[in-house]
Amino acid sequence: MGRPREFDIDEALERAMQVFWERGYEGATLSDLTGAMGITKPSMYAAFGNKEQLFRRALERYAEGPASYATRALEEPTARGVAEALLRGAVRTTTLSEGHPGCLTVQGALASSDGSRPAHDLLVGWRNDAGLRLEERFQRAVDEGDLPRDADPVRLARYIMTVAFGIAVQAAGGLGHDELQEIADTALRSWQP
Amino acid sequence: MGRPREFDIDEALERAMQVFWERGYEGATLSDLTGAMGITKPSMYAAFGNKEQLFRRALERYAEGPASYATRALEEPTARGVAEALLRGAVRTTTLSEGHPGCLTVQGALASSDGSRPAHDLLVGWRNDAGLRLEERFQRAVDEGDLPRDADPVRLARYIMTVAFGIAVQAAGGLGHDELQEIADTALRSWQP
DNA sequence: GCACTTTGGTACCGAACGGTACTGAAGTGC
DNA sequence: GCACTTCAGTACCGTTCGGTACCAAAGTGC
Repeated sequence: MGRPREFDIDEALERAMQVFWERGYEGATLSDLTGAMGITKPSMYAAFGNKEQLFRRALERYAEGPASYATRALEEPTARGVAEALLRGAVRTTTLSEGHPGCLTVQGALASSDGSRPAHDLLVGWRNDAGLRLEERFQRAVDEGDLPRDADPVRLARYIMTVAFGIAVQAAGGLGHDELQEIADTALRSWQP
Repeated sequence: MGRPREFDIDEALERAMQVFWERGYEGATLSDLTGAMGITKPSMYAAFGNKEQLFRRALERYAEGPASYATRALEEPTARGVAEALLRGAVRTTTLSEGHPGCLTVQGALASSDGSRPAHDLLVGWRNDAGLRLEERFQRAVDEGDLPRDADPVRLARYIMTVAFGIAVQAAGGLGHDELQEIADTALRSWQP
């Protein structure tokens, strides 16, 4: 009923995600966003609500797309395999494009000013959730005997997440895929829970 | 020669640093800055030039103050001691205040939009310099026989810096001092160059 | 005391911010 | 074809952004 929209909402969301990825929540202006999405501001507001909700949707898309490695990694049969897959995925995703190196969930809103607090809190929650899922996976590895009984899943998960976040910062600083993978390998070399 | 200024320029710079630390370069507005500094905008411009130069000065103060641990750590007698001191300093500084957890050089301008590109590049350069100094320190350790001949100083330095950056992200996400120190200990446990 | 320099405060600048009323066209179901 | 709904675009809203012209007051060196 009524006139159908002329733009593809998924494609528009993909473009918005790229802009947020590169410029962060506050750094991405509505002009940047709508320009990249190929639509006007009223169309954006009609389709997504406002900038904050657009960011929320873009983060969902990010989680299901570029950051889906984080979920897939949990399915590896061993804890060591999980850690390897996670860091390998972080390296790949943070160096996917020259236009937006780094990780959206890290550089989207790391500092928190008044306007970016909702985005900041959203990203903090997302990163914490990812850490919690990794903790549970490592706990399962302990229960299954894959990790030694005295291994500390929380500690291990926090360590791996920290390295992944550090890789995102290094990527934002210009390090390339191979250099980052070397870092990941170094971090895993010390894998003796 | 003229009327002396009524405010302490060091104290004003300290306040500005705190604001940049908490809110990042773009997130810190001139109102935020001058409000915290206790001066008016024209006074700020007369004393510092503009926002970007104020940020540059605030970063210098940060390097000589809260981040001075990075330089002091290099003076430790062994490479392992250097790594320990560096990560311990990162943990301490990123949890100094509840108002601005994290590291100014990481969250000051991680994503890069048009307006924040100068600040972004400045911080990238600063982080790279810190990494280079660590590389040189580790190379010296190899030369001195403190590290094994086949150790890779560049790789080790990048790894330690990556963990430090990851700690900064975790601190921004709310992790406390003890949890971060546990992460640092885990990262160092794998220290077998 | 006096000429001079520099201060701090008010009031303002154009531009860009996030967000919206309104309009005319385009398509839908009946 | 016709009433209705939803679209896209223009033009605009008030606010805030970084930055500045202007000026009276305050202090300095002589």
